[in-house]
Amino acid sequence: MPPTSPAIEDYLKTVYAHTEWQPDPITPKVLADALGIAPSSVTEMVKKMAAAGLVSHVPYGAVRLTEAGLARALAVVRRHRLIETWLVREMGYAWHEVHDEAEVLEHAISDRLLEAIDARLGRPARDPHGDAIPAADGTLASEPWVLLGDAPQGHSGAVIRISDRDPAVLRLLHDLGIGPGTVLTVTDVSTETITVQAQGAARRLPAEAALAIWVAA
Amino acid sequence: MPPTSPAIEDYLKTVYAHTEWQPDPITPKVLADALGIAPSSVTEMVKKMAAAGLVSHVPYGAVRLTEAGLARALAVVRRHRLIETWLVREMGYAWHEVHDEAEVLEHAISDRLLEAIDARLGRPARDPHGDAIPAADGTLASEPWVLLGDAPQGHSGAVIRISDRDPAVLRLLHDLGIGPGTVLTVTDVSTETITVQAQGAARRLPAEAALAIWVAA
DNA sequence: CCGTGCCTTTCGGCGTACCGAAATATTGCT
DNA sequence: AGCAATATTTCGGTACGCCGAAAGGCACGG
Repeated sequence: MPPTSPAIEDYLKTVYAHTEWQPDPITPKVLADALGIAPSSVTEMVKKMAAAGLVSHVPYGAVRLTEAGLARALAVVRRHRLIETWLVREMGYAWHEVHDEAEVLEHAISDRLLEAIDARLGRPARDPHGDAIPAADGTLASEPWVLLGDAPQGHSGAVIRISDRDPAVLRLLHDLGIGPGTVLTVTDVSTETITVQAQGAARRLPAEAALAIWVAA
Repeated sequence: MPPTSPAIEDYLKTVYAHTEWQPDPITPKVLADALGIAPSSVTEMVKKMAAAGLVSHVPYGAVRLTEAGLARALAVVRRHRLIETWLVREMGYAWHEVHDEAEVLEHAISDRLLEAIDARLGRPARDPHGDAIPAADGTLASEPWVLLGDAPQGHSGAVIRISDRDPAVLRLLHDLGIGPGTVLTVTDVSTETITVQAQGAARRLPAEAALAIWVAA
């Protein structure tokens, strides 16, 4: 019976989310910024979580999920994304409205209710933004992908996923009609922007946007 | 902007619930027992709530909701009962399974989501047990009623509401096919039991059950 | 190779909400 | 009225999760 709490779940989720977009492990500072809390609080909590076997951490080093921590993190992410999907599909929320609500509900919903929601939604593999929803056993939908920002000229593939980190990027892509499923072809790459062919039109995207998009490899 | 917290909401809800079945105000001891916490904790919290203007309380006296406290309590009760109704009507819960889930969710759901649930359910006036659901403006469905235990011989009326305090009573009534809407006629009253005519059959109910049922006056 | 600046940790402290033990008030009974 | 049982409050203490200030470590540029 490993110990847990809403606060610990938030740490786990944040550490995990970092690994989804970033290859190197998260540092305490980045973790503190992402959670909106003071670095000293992170030191303390990370120590507690390391003692509980959820993360590994050496002083002045980065924070990594252990196997147990990863399992927990996936469970939290599953909750979060299922709730978001449910809010959008059944409760009339727009995508950008769901985050705060899910943030709270993910700590409040029982396994029983989560299962009922999952069943109602038909056990979706991805949420409305293309983020993979871990299954109850921790397995994840995964297709080969590349960051649009890393794709070579000529590369073509459907959008799999869009980061919801930056609302401005979200709005831009929404306005351009680019969402999960949209097929993009990279026509030109420069330092600042990347140009793609999308639904017959050429679109110039800033680097921030290109780094927020996964396309099929 | 009066201060609040899940703990305070639980106190408010419990004080309010007491007044629904009991004419005299709740004492700290009863409050402590209902909340499952130590009396000393109640003293402390009640003092805080009195300072916040949510309850009135003189040392060694009972606890009463102020107008502000009542408004808050009704809001919490509204959340709780709407969530219970939703769990039963849409999420496949049986009545006796909803309480714990609602207990947690009532502190987690936003006004926005509550409104969506209320709308989906068609703005119900009572939950599956007949408990009145306060409207968003604090108004309550109310029909004249008497406790079955107080009803005179010959009294007849539909069951409006059944207390969910005692699961044994709940089960008994369920087994007898008595629920909200069932028309009862009191045929005999004694100290220990009350006999009613329900759907053509005579039923003898223990006093605990008779005190858990509201019937139309 | 050393110092400056950023990162991380340590330390003392705070607010919330709870507890048990002990002191005090109230109430009911004779 | 007096006393015992019960209710309530006071008091010191705990766990959690956060903070800011200050101390300590680290890494890069000159």
